[in-house]
Amino acid sequence: MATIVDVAKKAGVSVSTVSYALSGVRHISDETRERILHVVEELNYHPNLLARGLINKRTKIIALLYPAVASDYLDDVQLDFISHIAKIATHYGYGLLLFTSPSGEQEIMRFINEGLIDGIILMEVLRQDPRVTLMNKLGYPFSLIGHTENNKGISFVDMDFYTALHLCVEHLAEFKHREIIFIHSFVDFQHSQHNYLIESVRGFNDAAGELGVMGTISGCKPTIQAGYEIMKTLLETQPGFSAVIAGNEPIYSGVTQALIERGLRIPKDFSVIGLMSNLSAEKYTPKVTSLSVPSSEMGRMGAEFLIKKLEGQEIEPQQVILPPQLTVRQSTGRFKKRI
Amino acid sequence: MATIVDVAKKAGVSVSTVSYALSGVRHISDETRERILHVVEELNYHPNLLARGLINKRTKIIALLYPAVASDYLDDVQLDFISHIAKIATHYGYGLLLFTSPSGEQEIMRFINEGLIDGIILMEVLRQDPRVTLMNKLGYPFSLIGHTENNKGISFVDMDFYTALHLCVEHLAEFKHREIIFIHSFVDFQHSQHNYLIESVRGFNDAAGELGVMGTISGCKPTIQAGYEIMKTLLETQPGFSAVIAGNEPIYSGVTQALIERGLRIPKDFSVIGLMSNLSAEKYTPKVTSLSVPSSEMGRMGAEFLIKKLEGQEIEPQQVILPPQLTVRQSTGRFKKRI
DNA sequence: CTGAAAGCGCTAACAT
DNA sequence: ATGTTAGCGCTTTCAG
Repeated sequence: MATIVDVAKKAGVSVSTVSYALSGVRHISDETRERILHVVEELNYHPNLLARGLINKRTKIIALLYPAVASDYLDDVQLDFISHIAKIATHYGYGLLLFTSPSGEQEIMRFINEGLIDGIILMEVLRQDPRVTLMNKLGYPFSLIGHTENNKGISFVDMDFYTALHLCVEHLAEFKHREIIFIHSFVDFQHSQHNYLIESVRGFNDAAGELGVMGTISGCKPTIQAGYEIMKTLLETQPGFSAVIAGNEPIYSGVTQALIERGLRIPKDFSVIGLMSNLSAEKYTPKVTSLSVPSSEMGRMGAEFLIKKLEGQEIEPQQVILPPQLTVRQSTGRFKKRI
Repeated sequence: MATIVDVAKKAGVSVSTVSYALSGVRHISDETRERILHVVEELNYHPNLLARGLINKRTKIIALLYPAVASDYLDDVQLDFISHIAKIATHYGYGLLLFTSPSGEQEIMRFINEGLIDGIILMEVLRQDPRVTLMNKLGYPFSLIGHTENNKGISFVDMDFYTALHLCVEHLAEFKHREIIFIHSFVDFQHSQHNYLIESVRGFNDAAGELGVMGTISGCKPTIQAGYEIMKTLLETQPGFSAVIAGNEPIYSGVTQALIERGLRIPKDFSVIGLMSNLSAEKYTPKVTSLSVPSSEMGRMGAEFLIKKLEGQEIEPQQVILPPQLTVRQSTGRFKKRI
């Protein structure tokens, strides 16, 4: 591993000259610069990022703290965020450090103080998130995918979940469904502080109220099995409903399985909207009418907001709430009375 | 950001004492250690990883170079690798740096020389992989998910794809299918150097030969659309076949869509085996008879092999080829002549 | 236009 | 049992 000293010696100049030749901060005569560059090539020299970081206090590494989900795996949407963030980071010359985060404030403190990370992207943000409070207090650069209750000075991207669920209900109401169930992916809604859940529920309830639809809210673990079981129960206990909004992909899958088991066809007998990625939605037969989080957009923006902040390009916080998009495919149709 | 000097001052000791108290390399009297630890807590001190790394030449960061796939997104299996690797890394106190790799040798050289990364995990390994050759030459720590032609001294995990495809054909042959098509996820099989593809094809062909089954090999891009189109064409041009092995999830999805469009039912009229994760397989209706790469196992091992090497716990290279597992679900059944 | 040297925060060898 | 200090590889003042 060649060092700057090696290069300097071989090129017959001082280390500072090498440094300047590479950074361009100071003017170096064409001749010596050429010579230096040549040696750099020859020795395959790359500046040591640790040494450099120790001085600049910049490492060109950002971290993504992603949720350690209950179900032990990440769902399609979260994975989509991650791969897009990675892509953007790489594109801007940043490394992306991945951390499963049970990360409370302690962990965050550690990351920051260890000096390795220039900034943090946070997912699964809570309404009142202690991590956000902390980073704000410390003035540490970060951006959010999602948002909190008070977002002053914070850069974030999110989707408008209120409108999202509103749209779903509207769509089903147009098809004359009068009894709709929203199965979200949280077992314990009461205590959930996830902004998007709260907004979703609010949108669902408001829309139901406005459109005179009977809306019921339910929730279960984000697994196929859980979706299947809750749907089975609901079919027995609540005979009147004809449409479901499934909170994520596994739940959608479980729901359809319960329906098929009962001999109920989608979309003939039953309508289902899935909250999942467009890609996932296309995989099913029938293709799923889906409310898809624009995960690539959100991943990209989340990363760019942070990076721009780090590069000093944006002083104003960027705040974007993307409009939801309901893509009508084949899993929803006109209401038909259940036999 | 408190430094070791701050701690030393406040505790009334020298910096080395602080360092030793924290590392435990040298014995420090209980009393002073207590005092130091207390100050550490108080100042929220965390050793600067850059400074430390500059000395040890160890950063506790490993990198995963994952493929920049043709289709712009990662499939379920790859994503599974990544999330499990991240989990294991975190578990062992390592950070995982993610890089989309068009990364040729140049890029690899850079990462290594920048001194930031302790070791590398490589995915999508080719039979003769220049990156592997390079890292071997440099003696740089790495592990593979997949393997090359010559694996002397290399740690890797892989699955036995030869047996995998053999099993698939066996299963279909037991159901009396006499004409089987394997649609893999490569457009240009001839020039592919991916070991697992070559092994898969060999296993498929051998099994077909042994069992007296007519086996055809086809390939397309790993997208739903491509799977759909190729299947549609095949159904027209090759009237005799009754079973398909789909190379990955999107292809499976496309294949089923083409079948349904033709009024062909799975598994009654047609059998399909999918190469996809068990999780994905469970999502479909009917549930997919799948040959699933044990991605969690492989991710875990890939990460552990590297980390153990880094910790000096394993001098011998670890080489594991996991046995494939065919899980029979509902997408395969007895042969029935197509009308 | 170029060199010498201080210092980033830490560890470890060399002191006492 | 603890303190002093060189030095990891680099950037950046300070000096010519």
